[in-house]
Amino acid sequence: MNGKHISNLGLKGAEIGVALKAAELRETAGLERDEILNELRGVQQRPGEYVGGVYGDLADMLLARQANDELHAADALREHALSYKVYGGNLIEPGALAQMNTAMRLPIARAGALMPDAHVGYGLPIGGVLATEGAVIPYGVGVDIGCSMRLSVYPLAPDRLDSRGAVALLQKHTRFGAGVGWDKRERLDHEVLDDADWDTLPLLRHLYDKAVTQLGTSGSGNHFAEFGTFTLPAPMSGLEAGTYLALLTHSGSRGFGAQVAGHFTNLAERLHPTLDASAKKLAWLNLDSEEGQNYWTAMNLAGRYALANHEQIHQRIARALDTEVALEVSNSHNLAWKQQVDGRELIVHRKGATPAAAGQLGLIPGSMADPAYLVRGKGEAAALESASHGAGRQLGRKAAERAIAKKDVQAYLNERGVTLIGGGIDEAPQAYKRVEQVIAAQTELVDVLGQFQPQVVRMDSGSEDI
DNA sequence: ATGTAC
Repeated sequence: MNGKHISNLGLKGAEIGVALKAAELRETAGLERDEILNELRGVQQRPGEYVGGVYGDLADMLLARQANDELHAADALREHALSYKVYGGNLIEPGALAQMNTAMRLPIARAGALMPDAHVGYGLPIGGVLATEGAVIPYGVGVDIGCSMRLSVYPLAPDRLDSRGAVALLQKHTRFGAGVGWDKRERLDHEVLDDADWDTLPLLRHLYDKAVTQLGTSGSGNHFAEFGTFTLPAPMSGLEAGTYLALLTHSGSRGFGAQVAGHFTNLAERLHPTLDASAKKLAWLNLDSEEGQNYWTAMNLAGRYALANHEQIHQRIARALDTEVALEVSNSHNLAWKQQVDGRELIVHRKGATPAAAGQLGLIPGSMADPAYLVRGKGEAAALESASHGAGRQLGRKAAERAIAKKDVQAYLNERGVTLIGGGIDEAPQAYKRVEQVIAAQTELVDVLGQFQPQVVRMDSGSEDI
């Protein structure tokens, strides 16, 4: 009996030595080689029956291998990506397509689409829409869970607020910057803080105080609050065609949502240790598991919290302007929804994609100095009833800081009469795709109803000022 | 995007 006999049985690596040791014991006990090889075949076929006996060590190893193989098989990527529709493919970098292809190879993937603002992100690309069955991917939603838009159109002429007044209102009623919250005596209240779901998980209870401090704030990166002129070419919802003063905000779930995302994506990665490296950040949680249910609860709470942030800003500014709101639109664009797709319930992840069911209103911003669009969804099935969430980056943050000159940004702002508070080169209009092209690439997905031109914009100050 | 740590 030697190692060759044993490896011929299909045993591998350390299993061979352990099998050989057991075989020697059986030889000592007087068994022939063929008898021992038969016993070894038995161990291979039914390792569970040999635990604790003379073949116990080998049985343990085989059981471990079996478990690992099963885990691996459940996580194995499809050989070929499921097909999916790409909108505005000429506007999309290859890296984003590669990420979407990987997502469409996941065993839980059922359908997907890529929006024309797509660019590379962690896991699913920004602008990616992915439908899965029975599972949710924390990084299919993204770090900023519930990131969303809100527009208030006031029944006021745009010149009712000059830029000095607009700056003063934004300074008073908004807060920007990573880690930033209100001072103790400035804190706001909202019914979302009374939500029973805060008490369902230790993680949520732990994040509650941070959420209280940051309610009604806007964070950093591409988040903004801006006054501008909203132009409605045809009447809608009781509002006459015309040009109005309006407020547009982009904000998310702040530190609360970011920590929820971090916690659950780590958990998902640990639960899928054998997932291919290319799909590591696409690790998922089964919705019938406790972890999956917990994420679903936390994600939806973060979604409601993000909308509450907008609501606070808009409510306070309307009050300060002493005006009614003639038209109010809002939508989340980083979230997962249960949605009927071809007659079955799937989990549709939109990571930087606007829900665009038939008749559904949404907001697609361009950049700090480019127009934002009020759109109405067409319910396009091939796009899983979605549209882009913005213009999308054409330059990464660092590339933008290298490539774009301050004076060019200033000229761009001046040409459009935009006043900027804060802002960084990494958010310069030149770092973004031309929103007109991005809108033109999704005529199958949405109709454009109105257009907003920013005039006084507040953002976090970037690492390179403008 | 967040505000700290594979």
